[in-house]
Amino acid sequence: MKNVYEPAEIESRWYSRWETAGVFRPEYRPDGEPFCVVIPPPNVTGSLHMGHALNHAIHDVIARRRRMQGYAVLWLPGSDHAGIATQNVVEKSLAERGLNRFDLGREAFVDQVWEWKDVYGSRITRQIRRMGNSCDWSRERFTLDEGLSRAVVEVFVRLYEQGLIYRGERIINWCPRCETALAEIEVEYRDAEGELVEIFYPFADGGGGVTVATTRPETMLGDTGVAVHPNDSRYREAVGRTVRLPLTDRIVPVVADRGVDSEFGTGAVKVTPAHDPLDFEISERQSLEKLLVLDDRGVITPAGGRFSGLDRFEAREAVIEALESEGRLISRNPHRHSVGLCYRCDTVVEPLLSTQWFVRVDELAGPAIEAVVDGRNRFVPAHWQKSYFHWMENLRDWCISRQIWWGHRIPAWYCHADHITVARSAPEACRVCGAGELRQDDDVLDTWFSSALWPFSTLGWPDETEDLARFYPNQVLITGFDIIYFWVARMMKVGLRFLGEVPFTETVIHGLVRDGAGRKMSKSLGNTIDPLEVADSYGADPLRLALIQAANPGQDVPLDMEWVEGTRRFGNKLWNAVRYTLRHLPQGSVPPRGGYPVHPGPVDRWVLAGLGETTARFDKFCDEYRFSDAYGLLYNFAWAEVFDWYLEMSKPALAGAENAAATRQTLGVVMRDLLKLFHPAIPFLTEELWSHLVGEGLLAGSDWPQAPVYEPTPEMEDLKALVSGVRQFRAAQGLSHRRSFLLGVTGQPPGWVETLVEELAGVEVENLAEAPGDGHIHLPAGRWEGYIPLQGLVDPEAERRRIDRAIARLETQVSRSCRKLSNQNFTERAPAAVVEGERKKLAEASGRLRSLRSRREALVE
RNA sequence: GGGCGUUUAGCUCAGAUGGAAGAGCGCUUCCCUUACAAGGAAGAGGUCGGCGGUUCGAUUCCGUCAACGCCCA
Repeated sequence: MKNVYEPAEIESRWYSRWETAGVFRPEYRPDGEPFCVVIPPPNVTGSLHMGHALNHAIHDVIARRRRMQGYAVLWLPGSDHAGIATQNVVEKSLAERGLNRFDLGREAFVDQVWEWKDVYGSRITRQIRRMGNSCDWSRERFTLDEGLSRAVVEVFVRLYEQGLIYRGERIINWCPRCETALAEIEVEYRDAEGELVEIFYPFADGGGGVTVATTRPETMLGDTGVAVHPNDSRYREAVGRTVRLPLTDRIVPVVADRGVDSEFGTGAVKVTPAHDPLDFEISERQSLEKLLVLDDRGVITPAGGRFSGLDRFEAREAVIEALESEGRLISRNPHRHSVGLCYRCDTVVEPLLSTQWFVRVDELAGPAIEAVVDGRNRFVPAHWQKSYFHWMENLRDWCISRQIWWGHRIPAWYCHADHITVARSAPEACRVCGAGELRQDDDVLDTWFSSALWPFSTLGWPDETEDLARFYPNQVLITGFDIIYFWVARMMKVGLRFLGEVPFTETVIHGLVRDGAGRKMSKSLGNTIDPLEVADSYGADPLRLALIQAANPGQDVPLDMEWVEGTRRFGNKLWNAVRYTLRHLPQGSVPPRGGYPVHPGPVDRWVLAGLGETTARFDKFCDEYRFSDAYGLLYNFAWAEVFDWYLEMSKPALAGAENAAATRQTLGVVMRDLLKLFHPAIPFLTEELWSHLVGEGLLAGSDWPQAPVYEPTPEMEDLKALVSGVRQFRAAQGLSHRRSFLLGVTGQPPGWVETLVEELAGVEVENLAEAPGDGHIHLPAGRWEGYIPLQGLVDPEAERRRIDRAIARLETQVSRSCRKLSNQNFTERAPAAVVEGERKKLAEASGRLRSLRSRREALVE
């Protein structure tokens, strides 16, 4: 073994070994209880970012630990087809050749996307492997593959037959760049500087008019009415009259509608039913005409008269200018308002009247809410269920049709009379009128529609496969809080509807990865960190451990390269600890399980007891999904207890003859169990070390350690106090560790304590029957007391400073305790144990104080 | 405007059914001691966001205010 840990070399070695051995398949544990998680399918166009790395690291810790615990673990990987994003990528490459998708036609274009997918679509799955994730690749799925497509059609048809999917004309969010409808949650709102424009609409019969306010003046071309609130006394006279629209000269009515906000602008609003959701509702109530003046690309239609052909933003300026020249522009003022942007391409979204397919969600939401209320699904941390409820209770119908070609084509056909026939495969004839020559709907479904099916479509549904029976419901779903709405809520709805059971019993929510300063990682800020680059320069393992340790439940995850350097240093430490171990016992001599010594010496017993307690606490943290705490605890035990103390203490034992065998055995099993416990977080490194230390089978396929139970060794704390006392003295006096001196110890310490103190503190221990007189430094250590003769060793000034500091500390302690104990309220009302404890503390502290004071006087001489 | 969350060491974060504040990183000093200088030893550093209340006792519970962040309208 080299004397430094080199991640790159190790990490290239193990993944194929694991896969070849079939460790990642549930069949590896044929008798195990099933345990299934599905990956949140990454976008097939994507490449791995830090958010994936975090999400997958958590998955892998869970999956690997469960596997070692004997479960038949299935971590099912795959990706989604990301309709809009993928289509965008291919269209962009076409555009470079001066082509668009219509030049190719639907079939050729889709073929082209598949070709692209075949070449580039595996990039992200390779990257997932590079990070060491233990997915069962033999079951990899893609939302557009044959089986999943069948599931999509099946769900669509059934929901349609149950009346939960319908086609209708509604105001939807339209992206003029992608030229497709979007769902509500695919629109991101951002504040932007705009203008509030006031326009005067004169009454058609003369004599005044009303002034309306708008941030989108170009839409006035599509106005079909003016509305005021019924209680607004300012406009009482106006209601029922008509106004003449400037620029178009259309005559439209003034109506009273409760949907108007009297506080906004002038209290009178223009009504553009085809281009505004609120106006659409008003028009439905007031029977106003709906006039489309913007087309799919955001260009004014011929209905916009002389503005026809202008882009919406050009039209805005042109309309304002025209209004001004006609004297109808009352004012224009800067106005901050929120603007909806397409979440894929950041284009300003246009509300547009359009015929689309929708899922009626209220009926689906009920059971999905119930399931969380009654605990069939549990959120971790629990408070996220509030967001889930809030979302579920305020749902609007989900627009699922997209005007693109890459995706699941909607299984609906139309005859020449536009009757709808929804079917699992192309129907011969119209179900309504029997006509032939049907044409299929051109649109495809929202990608999230197929993602909603992921927990069961990947397992073979609608077929009743063995996997489905075994692995549905999944155990746990792990995802970021930002897609509770997009994904978790929808999986719950569809899963309950079609399988009658929750898709997973626990929903674990983690935060976003941020930079070291707590800022969101973004390309524009330039603070993104590429996980693959980190893996290449520091190792995937250190990155994983850093992410796991930083990820407190429900908190965002700050990541700085310094954290990763820290975990790499830990890797080096672990590496060298195993190297040390192997120096003292033959390679491969540690059994893969058990082998704890029956009669350990006191030091061995101490570390074994610590291992047992740490294992138990670690497991409890993991069961609560508190992996940060779990690995923080383990890291600390490994470094502060095992490496800093036990390894040092094992040195004299291994050199001696008496306890050497038990110590060798202890050292072996402790290091082996550390490897096991660390394995879920840092699989490559631990597997490599296992191959040296145990050399039998694969660690990834081994079993989880049982926490050994040993009596603790009570003398240990005092022993450490004695050693630390000497070290402090050395540091204060600037004495080299090489300089040995005499340490008197009272209390008759056993031989093994004497040996260890001598070894670790670099002193010569002399047993004292009683405390010596003046001229010694006193080291309190519980059952023992240490005394260092002063002569020749000490700079009295330094020692006096040390004593003074200790005296000051003790004085505040004593006075605080005194104050407490002299308070009758405290002694009478506080629990007896607390009061007793306080008395003991006081006695101890004042005893120490007395002895220090006398020693200080002795120093002054 | 409504909801949720956060506020503890220079930085990033833990923590306790209320009884003398923790980790990692950073910082200071000393040390190349054959597992490891990617290391070891020692140390400095905190009125636990402000104000009230409950209590013998509050950083912890309650109220209120403030700052920051996220989601929804």
